[in-house]
Amino acid sequence: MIKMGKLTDYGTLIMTYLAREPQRLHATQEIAGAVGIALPTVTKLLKILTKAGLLESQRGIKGGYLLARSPQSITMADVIGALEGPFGLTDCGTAEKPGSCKRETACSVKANWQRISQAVNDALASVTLEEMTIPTHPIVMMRQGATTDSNRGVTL
Amino acid sequence: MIKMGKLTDYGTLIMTYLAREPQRLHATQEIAGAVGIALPTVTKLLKILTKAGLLESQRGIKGGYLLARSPQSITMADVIGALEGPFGLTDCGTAEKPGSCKRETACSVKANWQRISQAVNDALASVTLEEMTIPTHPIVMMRQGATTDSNRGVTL
DNA sequence: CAATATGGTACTATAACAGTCCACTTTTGC
DNA sequence: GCAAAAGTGGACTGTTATAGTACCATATTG
Repeated sequence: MIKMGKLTDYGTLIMTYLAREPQRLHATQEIAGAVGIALPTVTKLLKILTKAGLLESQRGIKGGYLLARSPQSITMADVIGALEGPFGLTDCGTAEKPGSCKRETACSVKANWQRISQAVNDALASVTLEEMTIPTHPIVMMRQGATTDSNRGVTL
Repeated sequence: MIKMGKLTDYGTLIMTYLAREPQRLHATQEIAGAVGIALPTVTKLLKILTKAGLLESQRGIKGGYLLARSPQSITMADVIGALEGPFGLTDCGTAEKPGSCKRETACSVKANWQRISQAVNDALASVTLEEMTIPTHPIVMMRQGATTDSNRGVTL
């Protein structure tokens, strides 16, 4: 299946937790207890997120982590990008392999894939951490293409 | 990274190739040669796609494969679903694990994830095989949410 | 300087994936 | 009928990615 790794899922939990009190410093132990994930795993994730620039850290005995930016300005694309690398559905989109795309048939497909990947990426980029802290909220996606029904609303 | 398996990528190539001549019967060897993928791999994929109901097969010496439905009625979500199983970004969305969601914090996140997954799924379902055969075509996604800019058009 | 927290790195077991192969069944045509 | 060609089903293996953990270094507080 197309799915994120568990670590990414954990990462979103952590980020969302931190987004509830963006100004306070949170120690790793506190976070681990709050989200219910083993401490070594939380430690690992916090390091990655910090290195990606999404978190800022304070070392020393009173240290901890907090969001580097406001919850409104951090998106799901940021979090996923930090934990899973650049988003791209196909190998073709991320790294060019001249040998694999032999036919012109494949190339039209490739171009469309890149567009689809872009759409997914934009969808993820349109959801902020702040929104993740709110239980539910409506999102509507509309698409106007060359297909039969010109406008199609999808409640998200 | 979040990416599809190679087999899924190959699968879309095959399906797109078949969509160019939906009425004709295509032998495995012909398909393998056309898309430039090794024959055993193509064989495997065709089996899976047939079992999923996306293709119909004709056995015997003049046998082959063709689309079970029209290219307009087969979407990327169908193809990906057949090759990668049901789409779901998180484990939480696909299978309930009561133990992992301990806090109410996690539950709000979970609900939002399901919505995001739904959005991605809908995005994939809105692209048909027929469209994949066309080199490029415009898709516009618009989102009206609780964020700063109310309407945001993303050219896809 | 001692206690506590983050920083960086390396390691291992597990699982998923890609790719291949073989034995079987069905259809066509001689 | 029988042989050739094409799909059907299942199993098997090497490779790769992931999850989870452990260890030691560094920084800060009091």
